[in-house]
Amino acid sequence: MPEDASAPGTLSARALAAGRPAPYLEGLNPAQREAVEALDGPVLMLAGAGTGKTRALTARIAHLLHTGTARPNEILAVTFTNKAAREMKERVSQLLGQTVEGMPWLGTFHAICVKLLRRHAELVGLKPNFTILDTDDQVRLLKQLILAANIDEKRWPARQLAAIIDNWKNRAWTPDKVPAGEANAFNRQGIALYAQYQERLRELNAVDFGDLLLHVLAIFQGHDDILEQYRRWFRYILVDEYQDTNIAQYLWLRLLAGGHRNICCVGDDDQSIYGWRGAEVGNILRFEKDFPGARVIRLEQNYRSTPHILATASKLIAANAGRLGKTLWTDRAEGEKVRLIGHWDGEEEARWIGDEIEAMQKGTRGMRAFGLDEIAILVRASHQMRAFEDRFLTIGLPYRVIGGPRFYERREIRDAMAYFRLAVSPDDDLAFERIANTPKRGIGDKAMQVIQRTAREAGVPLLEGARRAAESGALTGKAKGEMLRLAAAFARWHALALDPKASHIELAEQILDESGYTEMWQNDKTPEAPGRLENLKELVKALEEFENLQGFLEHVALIMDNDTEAEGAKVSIMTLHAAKGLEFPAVFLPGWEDGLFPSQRSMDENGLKGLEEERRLAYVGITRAEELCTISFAANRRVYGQWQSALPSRFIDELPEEHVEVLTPPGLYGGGYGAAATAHGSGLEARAARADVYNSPGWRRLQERSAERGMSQPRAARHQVIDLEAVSAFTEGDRVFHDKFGYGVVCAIEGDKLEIAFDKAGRKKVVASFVVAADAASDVPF
DNA sequence: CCAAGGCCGGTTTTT
DNA sequence: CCGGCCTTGG
Repeated sequence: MPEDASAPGTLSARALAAGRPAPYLEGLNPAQREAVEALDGPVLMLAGAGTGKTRALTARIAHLLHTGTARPNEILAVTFTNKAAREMKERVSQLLGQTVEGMPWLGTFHAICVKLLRRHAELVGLKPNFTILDTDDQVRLLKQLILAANIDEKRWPARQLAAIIDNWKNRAWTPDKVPAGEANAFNRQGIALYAQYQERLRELNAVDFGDLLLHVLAIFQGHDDILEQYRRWFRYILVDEYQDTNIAQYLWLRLLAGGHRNICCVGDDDQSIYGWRGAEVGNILRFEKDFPGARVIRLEQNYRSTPHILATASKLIAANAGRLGKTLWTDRAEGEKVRLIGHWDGEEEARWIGDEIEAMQKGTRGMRAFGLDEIAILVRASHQMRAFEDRFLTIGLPYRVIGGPRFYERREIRDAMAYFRLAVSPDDDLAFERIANTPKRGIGDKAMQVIQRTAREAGVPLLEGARRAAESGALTGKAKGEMLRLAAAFARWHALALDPKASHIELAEQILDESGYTEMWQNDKTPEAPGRLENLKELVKALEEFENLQGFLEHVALIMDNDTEAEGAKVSIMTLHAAKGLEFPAVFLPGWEDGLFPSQRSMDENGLKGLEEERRLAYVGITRAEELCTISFAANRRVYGQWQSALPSRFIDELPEEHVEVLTPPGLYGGGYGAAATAHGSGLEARAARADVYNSPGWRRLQERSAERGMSQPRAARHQVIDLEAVSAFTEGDRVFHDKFGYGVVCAIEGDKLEIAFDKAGRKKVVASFVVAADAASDVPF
């Protein structure tokens, strides 16, 4: 049995069972309480947005423990993200007033599968120390296979093949199980490549993310005794965000819950927005069939949003067919109606939202003042963020983009990690391939082929192959010397990595230094270079939390979190997907145009299903708002350089008029929003479009505001903090660096703003505090 | 082997 | 319009 069996954890179930009061039950509503107390048998907790789902879920765990029904290590609790897992751990500890270190099986599907797979790796032909490939490695591997099979790379781009394979894995299709229907002439090649890929992974003693689940599934399916063991072991199963599970995860859960059926799935079919990556809403819709006699508990009291917001979201989502159905209600005060506004173009939309946010900070339109932290802008696609970033940089409105390229996915971080990996395991060929010529060491295609051949013939890893090829003279010139140097360096680093007395932090710095990697970025003149050096510094700092490099690498393979900086009040900008699970007092939902939202591609590729998922996305967006929700659309938008006009989103038609207030567009660009909308007919969007712009409160307000702005240096006065120090730090001709626009030269100073001619981005006016002197930006990291 | 220019394509994202 | 990737020319 697992070693955890003998490790009881910090909670003593018996002590808890001794009859102390249950603080975690306080303040739960009847439905929540039912969900907490229905411990045995299958339970489906249908938890609408903002209904206290996490609260109920954590209380349920607390209840299992407190009543002594289960010990901490007998509960299997799965989440989708590490963040969710972490939060759940914290909240259970809070509820019970002590740390819950003894919950080894609370984690993401993937983290739990890694644990299981390391125990039984041999059963699927792996060694327990298998490595987990990231997407980058995966693609590189596939590229090699495609090349080796002499297949046209254009017909089979490695990226696309990776996506297809991922998809198959989501559906639990191993190469032999990909159904005939999928195996058209085109895909037959794909299946062959898939099979080769799996073969190659096994040789490399590696798995990709999908494999983590599939291998464990195969073990369960092929070894009744083992499955039986775990069924007995995991006496209670909890699943968060069940609507996001894919087929493989579903099969996995069904196997584990098959015996005792003590499974509690929590989710909301209306918030299923990950269909495109394999999530099956069907899993949640089918729950009662899969588990006959299941108890279905609906959490319908919403604690988050005002009635107007709730009613708007409910009406919208009602247009979807095949829902399980919930009636959300709230006893909150009425509050503001959902606001709707149309704009002439995307830039005006960004400008208006920027102005509105500035006004909201002081309180506007009779509303309370909002802090920047309380405001979020949620977009459909990340490219929409740009307009806002540009605008906010110009007016000096602090913002933060959530969920950009994740820290551990950035190039410099992956490179550095590859160095660390290779130092720890000199046989990590994928890592070697990644860094052999980064920085440039004169290793091109040809030299790499020589290394590959040497290694293959001698049956040694690539790093050792490179050393031999250099020694034997198979490599010449620059490549020869560099490879000898590199191999010697890795021999040194490897010894240090194994030495428990050596500091792994110093080792990391040493590796990045001696390899010339840091230097490579120092010599790089692109605007991103300083940021990359900064990231490397951060990476080294992250090492401090670990005992050694090995531990760190293991952690990072699974955890791709990036909640580093949080200082300062800022407006949040993120995609609707990234916003799931979050809430904000005030939410802006821009870009509600047909084609953009709902996305054309989604509708083309998935028809009605696609449209319904888009609608759920809209539902998720609206329900993020606590007090104020503002939807907007633009008649014209620049797409890939060209101007395109669009109709307001069909979702706008589906909003309930009585809960929506139509604001008047400023219509600065002559004509406001006109022809396009009237074509669409009546309803809200036509009203938003046709409103008499020149005779409306909105127009007057705009006039007032622009008048106010036009006279005297109002811009500066409008900001609470004018960073005079920041301005005075510069004079004309200074070389400066800006986070977004890169390097440039100051050509004028007005108020708190600088006009800068950027090398790449052209002339722009930006607030001085967003700029640093160029030499300060290129500080050496270590 | 590498740097510079042409061409194609271009949602959503976690592990 | 931008960025990645491939081709081309040194």
